[in-house]
Amino acid sequence: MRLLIVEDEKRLALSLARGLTAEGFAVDVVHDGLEGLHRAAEGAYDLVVLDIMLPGMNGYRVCAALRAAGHDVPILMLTAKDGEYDEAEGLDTGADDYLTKPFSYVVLVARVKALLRRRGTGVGSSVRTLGPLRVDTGARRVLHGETEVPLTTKEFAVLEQLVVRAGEVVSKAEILEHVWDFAYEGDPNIVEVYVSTLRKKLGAELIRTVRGAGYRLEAPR
Amino acid sequence: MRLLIVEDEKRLALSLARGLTAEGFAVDVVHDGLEGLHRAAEGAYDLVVLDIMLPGMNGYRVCAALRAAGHDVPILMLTAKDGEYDEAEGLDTGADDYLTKPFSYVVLVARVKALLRRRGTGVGSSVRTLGPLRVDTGARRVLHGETEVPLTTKEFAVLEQLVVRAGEVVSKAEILEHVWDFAYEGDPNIVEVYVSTLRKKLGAELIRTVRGAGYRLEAPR
DNA sequence: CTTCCACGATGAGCAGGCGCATGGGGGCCA
DNA sequence: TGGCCCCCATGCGCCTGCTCATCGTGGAAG
Repeated sequence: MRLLIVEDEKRLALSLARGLTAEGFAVDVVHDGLEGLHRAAEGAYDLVVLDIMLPGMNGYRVCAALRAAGHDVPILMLTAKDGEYDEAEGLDTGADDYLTKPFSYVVLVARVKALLRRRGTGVGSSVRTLGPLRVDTGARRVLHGETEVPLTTKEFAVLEQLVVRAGEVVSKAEILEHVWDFAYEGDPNIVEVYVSTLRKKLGAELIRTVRGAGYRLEAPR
Repeated sequence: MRLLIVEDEKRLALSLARGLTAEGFAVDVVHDGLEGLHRAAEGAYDLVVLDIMLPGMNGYRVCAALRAAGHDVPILMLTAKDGEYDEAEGLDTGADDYLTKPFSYVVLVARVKALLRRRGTGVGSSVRTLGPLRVDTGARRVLHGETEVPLTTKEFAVLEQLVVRAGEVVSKAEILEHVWDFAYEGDPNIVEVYVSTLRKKLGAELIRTVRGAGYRLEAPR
């Protein structure tokens, strides 16, 4: 389950991302409205958390532009209380829900889950079966045959990326971008490390290395 | 999936071409605006990456000219940050998206893919069938009949060039430019070497030599 | 028809890089 | 404070990419 957070207050963005990641979501963060629009328009997210006051392009316009372009991704708007912006306006532009700052963290999580549930992309209901593997994205559980395989958060996130694009080659850069922060400037070796542990836990033949290109999760034919 | 990069900074152009090639795109590079216009007008590209500051003819005019001539190829503009040129102007002339220098490489790739996806020319699902051969760009996979043929990155890139222009004669110089770098200064014999290994893996009759001109991938009739 | 030459094909070999495994340190949570 | 997870560093092995040398072959000229 992939979330995009568009929020320029770095501290807030960071804590939201942390919390939601801990909840088992794959979270990307951008700090600029226009950038947010572009990322969301790629269509790879299940939900967008969108602040209104943003540099580059404000949240209303981002939201309106997304809807105009035909994207129906659920949008949860974050509005400041100071009255300059109006909640109704947010809903008019096509947001699905809004939250007034300051809000409690549990409320946010609840709203996010509620929106996802409302969409039928049920939080607990996306189960993919790939050969001997069953991946339950909502419950963050993985079954290999009959036995459950315990995975850490990061391990699961990496696996989720591969599962979502099963059969395609996913580059290490893309995995880094999705699982870690897209602005992550670390050693791509991390990805190799996690792939390694995944193979150890799930069997070596599931994840194929495509040298010079990335990894590919074998889809059963 | 064929891209044209119009960018006069040779170093930047080179690194972009490298990366995008590694992503599985067939990339051409030109360093001059007018030249870029001509190539793009030929209509053989799926997307154009267009710098604004260019010798010969600036990016706005190239873009405008293309649109005026009725071409709707997606255009991704590269703008310098110095403020002399305006982002809005770029979008006004008919560009589909823009990116402000300096940009990270992953962002560029994401935008390129997003644009292509938006156009419906699915990035991950371009499968071409040529007689007994099936080439899947997204999965970086080649099937010869029922069996999968493992190819290295370079082998795949050379094959892709030939596949994209199946039935046509492709010169060695062109293959060099596409698969290697524009300014590659090595032994042209490399191409022969790779054609040789491809023949070994895929069967000798698939790639015909046209003496003095290049190679031609036999298209099924 | 023969001969010669230039272009192309192919195999061997080398160097560098990519991917993998492993161990250790640091931080967060119980 | 202890344990687990995450990240980083290092070393190693194999594969890939490329060069070079040799052999094959097509085509034109005599």
